[in-house]
Amino acid sequence: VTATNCILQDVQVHLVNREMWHAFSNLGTEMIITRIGRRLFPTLEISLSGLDSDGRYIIKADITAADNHRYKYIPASGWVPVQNGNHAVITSHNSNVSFGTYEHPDSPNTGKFWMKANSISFKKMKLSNDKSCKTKGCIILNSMRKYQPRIHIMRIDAPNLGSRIAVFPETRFFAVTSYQNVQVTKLKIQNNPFAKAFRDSNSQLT
Amino acid sequence: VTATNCILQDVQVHLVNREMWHAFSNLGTEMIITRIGRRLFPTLEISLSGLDSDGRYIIKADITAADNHRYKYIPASGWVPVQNGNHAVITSHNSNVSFGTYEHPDSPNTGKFWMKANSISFKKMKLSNDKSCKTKGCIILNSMRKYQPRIHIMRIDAPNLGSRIAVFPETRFFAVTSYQNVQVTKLKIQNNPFAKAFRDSNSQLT
DNA sequence: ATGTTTCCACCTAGGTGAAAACTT
DNA sequence: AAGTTTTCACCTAGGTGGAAACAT
Repeated sequence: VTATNCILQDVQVHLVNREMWHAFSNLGTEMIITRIGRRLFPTLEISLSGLDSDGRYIIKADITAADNHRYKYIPASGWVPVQNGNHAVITSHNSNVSFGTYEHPDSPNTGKFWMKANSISFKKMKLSNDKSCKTKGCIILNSMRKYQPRIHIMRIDAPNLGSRIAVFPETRFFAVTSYQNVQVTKLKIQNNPFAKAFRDSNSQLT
Repeated sequence: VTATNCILQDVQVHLVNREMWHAFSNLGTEMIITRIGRRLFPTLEISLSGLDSDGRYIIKADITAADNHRYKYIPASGWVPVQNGNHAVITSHNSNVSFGTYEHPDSPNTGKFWMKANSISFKKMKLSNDKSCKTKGCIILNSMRKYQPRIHIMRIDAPNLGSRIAVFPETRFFAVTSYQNVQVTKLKIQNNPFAKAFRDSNSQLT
């Protein structure tokens, strides 16, 4: 095992639906968390290159704290950290601590399999605020905090072949129990097929 | 590795919905095969015991020929082998040759995981008659032939730990492109939730 | 004649945000 | 006041057998 293998140096991770994420990120992305678990929208969708065709890999997503603040949403100002007197409240939320992991259901699989996919979708991944939530693929978060998803590529066809973590800043989001920014709600309705019922016929996208 | 391990001697495989299969088997079970793939009904549903809690296992289903005949359905007689003059036509269909394998989507997993499940369901497994069918989990069969599903339990946490094959004769079925025996159709409609639209309100089950 | 393919109405299953009720 | 939970109409997504068209 060489140092090169240990970090999977040649592996490239691409965020397929980067433009969609970017549109939400500009507004401050919000994701609903519920007792039974709710999907993310947009979905995490990646593609991979630079894997060893014959190697075996597990692909996972996890979610870390983006910072250690608690936030509130003020319509005129947007998302601002909660202040206690003159300084921001620092909580025990540490970045690099994972709040839960979702293994892609096609894992484990060969490098060839992962690379030939146009899109590796984490659409069944769900978010909850209930610690006792047993829904499959559910990650437990706290409301009114900011989170950062990550993608893990782990080679497993021999011990200690290493892994790689990819972080896309445009996928950061606030966990909420109901939407705060009405612009976010509108963008969800316009783009999520399951929210089609709420689309205003005057402002339909082609 | 002992001889005992090699055949996973203590492993018990139980057909959870045996009664449903039996009801169909009495009539001569038929399964529709289509270009895009069609689920089996009843679904293969098993439970397992006698696994090593800490071992890792792959659970698969596959389908073999039940015999080497071609069949036709005669309403007055039922399913009879096609005759050529006075003797049955013998084809190249050999039992013990698998026509396709469907790996349970939770594979691989621990003995503990598999044993704690009340029902390990192969409901996403599909049957097709189109060799070029790329639908995930699709097994290619020939129409008007008799088939025998099998369950495979393979231990994989070390090389050559062996495997076990379980065969339930009540799960034998005829592959068809449209139902032949109207009694089979009726039993499907009464028991498959997706066929509820065709239930006669006079003969509903409670 | 016999078997196959395509299309369809009618279901199951489950993912949306809205709104009202609830909690603290 | 601020945030959470529940319920709901309205969608997407996809599994049924029937019937008509098609193939050989």
